[in-house]
Amino acid sequence: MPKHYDLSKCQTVSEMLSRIGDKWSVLVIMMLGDGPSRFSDLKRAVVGVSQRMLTLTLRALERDGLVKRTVYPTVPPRVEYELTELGQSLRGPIQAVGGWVFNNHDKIHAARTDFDKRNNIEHADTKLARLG
Amino acid sequence: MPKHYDLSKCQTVSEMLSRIGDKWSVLVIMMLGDGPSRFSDLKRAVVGVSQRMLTLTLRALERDGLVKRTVYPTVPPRVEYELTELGQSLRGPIQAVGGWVFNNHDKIHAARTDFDKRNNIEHADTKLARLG
DNA sequence: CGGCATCCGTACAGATACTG
DNA sequence: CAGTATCTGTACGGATGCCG
Repeated sequence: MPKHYDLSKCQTVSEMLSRIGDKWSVLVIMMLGDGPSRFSDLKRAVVGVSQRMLTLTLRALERDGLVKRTVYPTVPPRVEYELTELGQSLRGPIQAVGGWVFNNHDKIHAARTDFDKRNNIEHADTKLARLG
Repeated sequence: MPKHYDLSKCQTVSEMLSRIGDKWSVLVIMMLGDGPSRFSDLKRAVVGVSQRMLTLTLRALERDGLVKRTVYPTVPPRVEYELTELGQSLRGPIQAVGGWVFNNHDKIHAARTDFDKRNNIEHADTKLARLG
């Protein structure tokens, strides 16, 4: 492993994290991890997602080759989404981060609370000083 | 490992991915991985980041307990940033995703090119290029 | 059922100028 | 040197309505 990190690599990683780190991609990938799912089922499963955002998310994942979209020309139309092999292979790394978040959630929450407390106090001081 | 994924867990993971998946956090974490660094050094190292975004990124990382900020009351002022233990522990999972991105970058790129070709749609990249 | 088009408010990101 | 403050454009995300 190199001691020095190639900027372009890091940027690619960062870009991909931004891509799948959006509001819904991870949830969708996890939901699809169990198997193929229809649009409506996904919409129900991913609580809070709007139709538009689910569509955009699925399109982006499909574009990246992580999700396969299959249209059955029936009446009414039936569209199924499933992870590709590439998409499946991403579940591992995501779960690595997921495990980290799960294991350290308390620390993060504590750090945030602590930071906000200190920051609010500072803010109040500044405000008071300015008003005085 | 459970077969069924808890929605709240997934949302937490997704939220954290959004947090660190922004434009600069991963780059900063990687840069700080080698050791403490001053603000100016970071700004130079993370090419393209504005002073404001670097400040905001560092504040967010500090708030999450991933980065420690140390002020040396000298003249001129000297501020050093370094990863906390928590921040260090995140490097592994990030590199898991990073490795995946690195190993599959070609596939992703190919999938995108193929998708764009099939759909003949103007995407952000194309549009930007056209707008010059 | 699945999904595109449109409108609209917000949150984010950059540039610039100023401060201790 | 290491920020903060402010202005401004853009991109995101939600709600709604229409279509095959």
